[in-house]
Amino acid sequence: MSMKSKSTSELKASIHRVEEICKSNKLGLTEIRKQVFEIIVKNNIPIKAYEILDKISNINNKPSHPPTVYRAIDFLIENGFVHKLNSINSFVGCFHPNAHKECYFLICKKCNIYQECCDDSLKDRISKTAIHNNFVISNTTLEIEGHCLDCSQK
Amino acid sequence: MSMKSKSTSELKASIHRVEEICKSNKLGLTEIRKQVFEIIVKNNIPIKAYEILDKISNINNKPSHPPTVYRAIDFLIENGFVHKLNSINSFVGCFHPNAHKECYFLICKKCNIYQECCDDSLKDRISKTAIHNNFVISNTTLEIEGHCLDCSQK
DNA sequence: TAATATATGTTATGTTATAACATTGTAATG
DNA sequence: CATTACAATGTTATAACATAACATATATTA
Ligand SMILES: [Zn+2]
Ligand SMILES: [Zn+2]
Ligand SMILES: [Zn+2]
Ligand SMILES: [Zn+2]
Repeated sequence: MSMKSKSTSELKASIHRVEEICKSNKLGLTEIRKQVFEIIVKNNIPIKAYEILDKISNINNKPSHPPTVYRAIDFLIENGFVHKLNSINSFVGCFHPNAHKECYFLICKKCNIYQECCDDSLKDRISKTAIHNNFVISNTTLEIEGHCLDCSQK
Repeated sequence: MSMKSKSTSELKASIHRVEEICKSNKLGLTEIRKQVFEIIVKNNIPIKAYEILDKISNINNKPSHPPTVYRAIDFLIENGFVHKLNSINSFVGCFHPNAHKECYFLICKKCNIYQECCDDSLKDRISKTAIHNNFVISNTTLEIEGHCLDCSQK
């Protein structure tokens, strides 16, 4: 199972990708937004908003406040750079080549490691379900909780 | 789209079903648990914990407290009678014949109406994804947010 | 009855998220 | 350049969601 933490080069690439996308789309990747993104992607497990808040406060040597963090998160989610895992109120970076919003997640309840997936056939089936119900999708949450190989063997 | 509210007979049937399952499995369906279940299923849109709290307080003519409601909800979820919609912090009753835990939801962001689905091929694909990643599933959250037919036409 | 387990009551607090308004920075317009 | 408009951030306060901890009550069962 490829539930390992990201390499330094993968992190660099993902940060660089976001910078490029923002530049070409004229999105304001401000200092705080960048800091929040880096904190999220450098964490190898899903991170909570108030953990980000603590880290931001430390980095800048002054207390930050919740709205600062939540606004940055909103920006990052809107642009597909970050996903929220609703089942655990946590955030993860999107490591797929061109940031998007339709990822699925396996989340280990024991060690919190996670795996981002992007299964087209799954996406197709969900689309069909929606069409069949005359439903227009704006956002899909597919989170699979359970235990990873390591944790289920212990 | 069958996103209509439940008929009185459907409600009665779902309450009766829960009573029978509890009786045959020796689960303590206490007064409060029953009240909470009825409040949830009689609401035709997903309901929030503190809304349940208000209703319980009114029914019993005395203030209830959050733990009372959350404990009842926990019981109902554990036994597959109720689902939590993580994307909107709300609860819905399970209207499937034999209460279970693997339902999917279409949720209209505008009018809050919802549709409970149970697509086996979707379930299969999710299982395959899990197996492929050596992952043991304990719980799946699949919530599709968007707009229902009525709301997308307006 | 006494012991045990299950469920509920109660108080307090922890956690997650947003409203509202002030301030600052930046870019376009006259 | 000054003015205006807009985007982003700072700040205070509070709303919304959820649980810890411990006391009390109720039901089983030894
Ligand atoms: Zn992604
Ligand atoms: Zn694990
Ligand atoms: Zn169900
Ligand atoms: Zn609707």
